Amino acid sequence: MSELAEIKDNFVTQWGALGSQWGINRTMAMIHALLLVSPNPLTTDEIMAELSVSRGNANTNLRDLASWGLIRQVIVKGERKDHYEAEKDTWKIFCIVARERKRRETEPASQVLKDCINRSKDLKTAEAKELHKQLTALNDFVMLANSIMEKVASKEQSTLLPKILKVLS
Amino acid sequence: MSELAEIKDNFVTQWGALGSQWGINRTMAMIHALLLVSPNPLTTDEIMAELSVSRGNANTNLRDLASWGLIRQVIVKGERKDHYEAEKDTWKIFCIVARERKRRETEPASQVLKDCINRSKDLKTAEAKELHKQLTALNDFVMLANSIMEKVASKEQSTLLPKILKVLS
DNA sequence: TTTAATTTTCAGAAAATACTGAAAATACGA
DNA sequence: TCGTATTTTCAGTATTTTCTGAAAATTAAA
Repeated sequence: MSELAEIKDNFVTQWGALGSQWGINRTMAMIHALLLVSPNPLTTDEIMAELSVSRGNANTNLRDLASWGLIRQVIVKGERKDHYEAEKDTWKIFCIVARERKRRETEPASQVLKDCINRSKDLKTAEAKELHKQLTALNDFVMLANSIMEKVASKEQSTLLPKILKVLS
Repeated sequence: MSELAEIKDNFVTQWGALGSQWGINRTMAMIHALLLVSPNPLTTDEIMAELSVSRGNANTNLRDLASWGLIRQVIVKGERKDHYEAEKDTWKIFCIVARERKRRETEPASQVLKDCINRSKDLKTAEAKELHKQLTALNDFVMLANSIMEKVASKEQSTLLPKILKVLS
């Protein structure tokens, strides 16, 4: 194996291990890493061979990655099999991940909070009022953080982050 | 069960279910939720009874929550058992979670990237240079996001977020 | 000390999650 | 249309994660 191939392989493997921490499964993280460092689109069979995973596993995770928008199908002339390539623009990757996290993490949390806030708003005891206050504070915060993420992730340009850093110092 | 108790119970249960999405286990999320809405500190036994979990499970997750800084032990005069209470300040909770995520998610990612960047920096082929470029772009971004989070989460005051929101509009 | 209350640990059980492999479905060229 | 290549699905299996319960360790009162 060439030095280059070894480095890539190492990257794919380690990225896969990190995936668990990120709440996405190992195979999904590895496929994403593999396509990120592949100079050309790959077929399901190539991915299966490279990562030693089954067809079912590869197929499922390719569709998931595509549904996130982190990879896309491309047509290769004269070939019948589907080929996949990764979105390589760092800023776009960030926006996709940010939106997905918002959708899967903060929005459901806010939903739960709102529901409890609503149900407690007419209760009169001191303890109920305290609960209402605590949950409202939490939810206001979650929603604020949410709207910041939404705005950041909707920008076309990545020049935004350096500006924010500047505001902070 | 009183209306208030029902609302709390609902909150604890749903928050526990959300925990999975957040990459923390159900019991840990439930204990945190329970202490968040409890007007007074609770003992391990009270938590076990309230959530129907074993002593081992309760103990392990209480220690984990304490090591994050999301809850703390408090002494109740005349009582021998440990009592626990949650940090209720929303901004502090946010800072803790942000730091923990940085530590567990972005820092290891950056480590992997740096390692591969280093190993590829002296290779001369076009493909190797492309790889080096791609990984560097990713890492620069991760580190930038990291330093923003670090700065945000190190502020004492929560008045920062509204300011950021203003900059964005 | 001794004894009893409390906390911690950890082996094994249970539950949740991920993966395989092959059958079914679909797409496409002849 | 038919036959073949390709993709998708999913029941069963393997792996990982979480939880239990009881024994071991610790703490503190008597």
